[in-house]
Amino acid sequence: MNNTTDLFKAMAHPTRLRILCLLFDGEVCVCKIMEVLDLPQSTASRHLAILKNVGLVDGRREGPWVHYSLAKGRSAMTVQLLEVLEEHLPHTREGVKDRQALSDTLQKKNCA
Amino acid sequence: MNNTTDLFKAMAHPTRLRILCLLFDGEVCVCKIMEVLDLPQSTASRHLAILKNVGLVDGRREGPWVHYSLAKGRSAMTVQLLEVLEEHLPHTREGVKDRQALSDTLQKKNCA
DNA sequence: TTGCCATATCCGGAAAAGCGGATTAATTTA
DNA sequence: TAAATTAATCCGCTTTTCCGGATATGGCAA
Repeated sequence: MNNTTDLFKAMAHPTRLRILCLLFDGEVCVCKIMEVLDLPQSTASRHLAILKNVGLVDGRREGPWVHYSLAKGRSAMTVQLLEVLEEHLPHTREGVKDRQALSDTLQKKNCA
Repeated sequence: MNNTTDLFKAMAHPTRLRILCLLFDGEVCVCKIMEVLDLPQSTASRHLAILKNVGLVDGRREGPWVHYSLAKGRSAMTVQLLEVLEEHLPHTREGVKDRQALSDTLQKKNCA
């Protein structure tokens, strides 16, 4: 029951839901997440660490950058919960806006 | 995004997950929930109010007792999340134990 | 009415989560 | 090396959540 609680706790924050929503199409660099969601660096990093600790996301280091993506080895429940989120969040007002902003940012410049 | 956050917050507590797990087979009286989960009365009532506020459960008054059940008019996301929980929680160690304890309690005596 | 039982709400304090600037660590380039 | 860039962690503080005894409310029975 406690694993489940931790998983729900990790998802129970608007910023972290927005981060997950950005990751549905693939990995995203921390610097893009900061920019799109307008977060201080330490705040972005902290939320990503929380998502990582419960096995929701993976971080991949590439030089000085770290790219986050939905975790590969997800538990059955994690998979199902992410499916639910993926079905709903991208259609919300905020989800649409954030994903558009990410798309715009990726066009403009690459962090590499 | 905030509706979703509130929903996940409501679910992000071990006691509240245990309560939901007890309700999968139908309505349960507050007094049974207190007994099975060994909760002080105010604590049980508070957690039930939190679940009710986000539309997860309904309370039905019957004389001095109140019976709680999974809410009738659930949002799409609520339905899906409860399906996920129902698939997993009853199989956890704690889920099995709680549901057995509820079953035992219901045998012994009715709150009516 | 009055008293009783079950439940909801109130209240003060404890615990946990969240915040963002400052510092540290990791990595690349000069 | 040294400097620069990115991200993780630390730290003090604020906000939120949680707790359970005490009190209030609702309903029934005498």
